[in-house]
Amino acid sequence: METEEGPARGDITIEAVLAALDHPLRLRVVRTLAAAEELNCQEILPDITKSTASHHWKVLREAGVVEQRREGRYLYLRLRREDLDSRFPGVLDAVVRG
Amino acid sequence: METEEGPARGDITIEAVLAALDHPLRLRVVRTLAAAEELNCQEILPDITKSTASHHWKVLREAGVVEQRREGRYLYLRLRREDLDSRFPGVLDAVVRG
DNA sequence: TCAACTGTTCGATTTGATTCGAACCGTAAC
DNA sequence: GTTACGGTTCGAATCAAATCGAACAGTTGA
Repeated sequence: METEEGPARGDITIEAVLAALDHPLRLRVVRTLAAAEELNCQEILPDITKSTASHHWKVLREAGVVEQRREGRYLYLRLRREDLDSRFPGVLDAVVRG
Repeated sequence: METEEGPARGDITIEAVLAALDHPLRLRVVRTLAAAEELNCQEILPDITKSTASHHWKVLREAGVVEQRREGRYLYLRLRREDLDSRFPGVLDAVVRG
């Protein structure tokens, strides 16, 4: 049931993470998820066009920042907190804290 | 003698730091500086055009990632390691380690 | 089956960053 | 003085990312 399309923990690169986080919308996604564990796509970026939002999910997924779980027609996103913390300790906290 | 044109420690934002680090050349600068304390501009990016290099110094400076010291006509760059570590612990280490 | 809903993909446009050469400024050496 | 050097600034060109609408695929419920 885990629709895991992103890199394995060991394959997450700091370059991809930095690139993923260097965008206001994606930063907002990460901060929203950090406060809420797991959320549906539309709950995260309700004001953003579907295609644009989908583009950002992809960037975050491929960078290894988020993982997704599909439940029917809904998609739930969740931070890969453990993976990120173990691989780049402090980075996620710094980003969320601001 | 400190030609400090960047933000004060408390004014360094994670957004600016992420944007500064999201570039291959600037990442290379940070990693080079991390291994060498203080370096002249041309020692860091000898193969890059002056104007391009200068552009990247500016981005790194304004983000608060590096500080500079002018000695005659030479400019020496140095990581603001203490400032970054105190403000965003773990981030610089993660970036340098890769 | 059919309509409604969630999210993806495609293609085109727009936007912003990067890049470079040329001119420039300040310093150093002669 | 002048010439050489290190770095900045300016403007234009280039290139990559973001954005959007439209068409699409899969799921749900009537």
